[in-house]
Amino acid sequence: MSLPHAILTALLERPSSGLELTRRFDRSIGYFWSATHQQIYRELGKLESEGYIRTLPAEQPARGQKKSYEVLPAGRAELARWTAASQDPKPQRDVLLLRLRAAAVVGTEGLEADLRRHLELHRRQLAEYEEIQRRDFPPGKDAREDRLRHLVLRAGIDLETFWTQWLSHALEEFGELPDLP
Amino acid sequence: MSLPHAILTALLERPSSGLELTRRFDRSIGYFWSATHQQIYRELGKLESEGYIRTLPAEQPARGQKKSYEVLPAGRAELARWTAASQDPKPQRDVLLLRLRAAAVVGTEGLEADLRRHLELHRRQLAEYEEIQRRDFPPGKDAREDRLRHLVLRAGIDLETFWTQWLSHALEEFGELPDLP
DNA sequence: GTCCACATGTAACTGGTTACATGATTGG
DNA sequence: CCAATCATGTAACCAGTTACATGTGGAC
Repeated sequence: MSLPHAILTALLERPSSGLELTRRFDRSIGYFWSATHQQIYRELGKLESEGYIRTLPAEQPARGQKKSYEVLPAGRAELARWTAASQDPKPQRDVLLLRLRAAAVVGTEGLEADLRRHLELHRRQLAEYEEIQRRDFPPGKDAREDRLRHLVLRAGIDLETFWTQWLSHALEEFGELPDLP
Repeated sequence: MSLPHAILTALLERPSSGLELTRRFDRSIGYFWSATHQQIYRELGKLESEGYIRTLPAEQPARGQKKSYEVLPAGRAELARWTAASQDPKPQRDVLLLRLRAAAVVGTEGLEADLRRHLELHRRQLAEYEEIQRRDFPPGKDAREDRLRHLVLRAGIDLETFWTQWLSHALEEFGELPDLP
């Protein structure tokens, strides 16, 4: 039950149409909560019928016509409630780790190339985050309310740092590891 | 499409019944791929009908009777294929980071307590992983084929380390942060 | 007037979750 | 023999994914 709240957050930051939201979910918000345009349109419909958001005045008809939404007080209240509510972390699921465990049983044949590819992807993501940090959070600054956003960004940076290091380490092992079974 | 492969891996490590698998998915494998018993039974049925696994001889009828499975050659081949196949990392989804971003808009009221709780959970998980490391991978050892398993465990340890550090850091910020909006 | 990009949407499917049902075995 | 536990399963639901459909407006 997080997509509606991701959308409410995005709309509070700035009222948008479905497609604008989709684009923002491909960048900033999407870095830790991704969504496709189909999900977003579906959810916008639900949020509207529940009275959490409404289309901005200057209402247009349907298809092909841009339609922007803003958050209503009930929507903001719901988001605040959700943010504060206790939630258990949901169980991990990581395909790469699973594949490594499988490789311990059926052999590492062919796995190395994909590890290299993942390493490259994580390096690129890390560079992107660091670029954002340079741009939006220069050393001295960090006004009170930017702190939380910087904190989130740092989580992204640290996670990507972890993956690049771990993958490098894994590839070293592979170098010495004569292909078993 | 990872659950069937998680099950094949588990069954190759040791032939098991559905409930035994469920228990193993609550521990070792479940540390990076969780599954409930309903998922597992459903998937065992599919895997059997596809010819990847079979019930061990000494076949019993259905309900209430234990039924153990082993992997057939076709199953092993499929697992090897899947392990080597290139797969894109799937887009991140992290509720806690999302909540922090929401808090930047609607205020941090009530969030701190849950961050503390998460910190405690991650500390506990980290301790558990470190215990496993002490037990199963004492410094000198690490036979050739244990290396991959140790690598996976270290990913778990490093990830939990990241979370405990990041959460500690976040809580420090909260200390200084007079509740905004 | 036709093509392309923009914009909104529908439908079918897959995988995971929650709630519940039912039989077998064992300890008291 | 009864309750608890072990063990296997069904059904309904929900969220996310993939493929496709349809309308609008501007460039050529």
